[in-house]
Amino acid sequence: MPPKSFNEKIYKLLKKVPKGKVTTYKLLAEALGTKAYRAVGQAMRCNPYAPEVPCHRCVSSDGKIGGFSGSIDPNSKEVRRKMKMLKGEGIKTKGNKIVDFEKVVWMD
DNA sequence: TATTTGACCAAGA
DNA sequence: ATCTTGGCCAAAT
Repeated sequence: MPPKSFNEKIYKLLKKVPKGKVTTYKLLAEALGTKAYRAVGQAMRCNPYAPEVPCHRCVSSDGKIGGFSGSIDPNSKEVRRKMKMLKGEGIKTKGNKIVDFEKVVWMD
């Protein structure tokens, strides 16, 4: 069978992340056996896979929120909704950062 | 095919 | 603490 695009791998892996946990672009890339941290973010940039991909569970390695409040308007309705969802999953966010980041980072 | 871009990362100033 | 630089990889144009 033809190899799927990296985007699909990423999306698949991201779906694999247990709820209430988060992952970093780096971890995802490394988990895929690559170092395309950027490609990962690039893939979700527009989230071509829609709600199947919980992009809100993806954060930067510093525990900061990427995209949602980093480069995109933190006051956007969409963004705030995602943050709220994170909170609802047990992930507390402090401004644009994650609280107890090390505790919620994905480790399978 | 080549160039640009991008929700990154780590290190240095 | 913030800003800059270099590096990495893949997708989009």
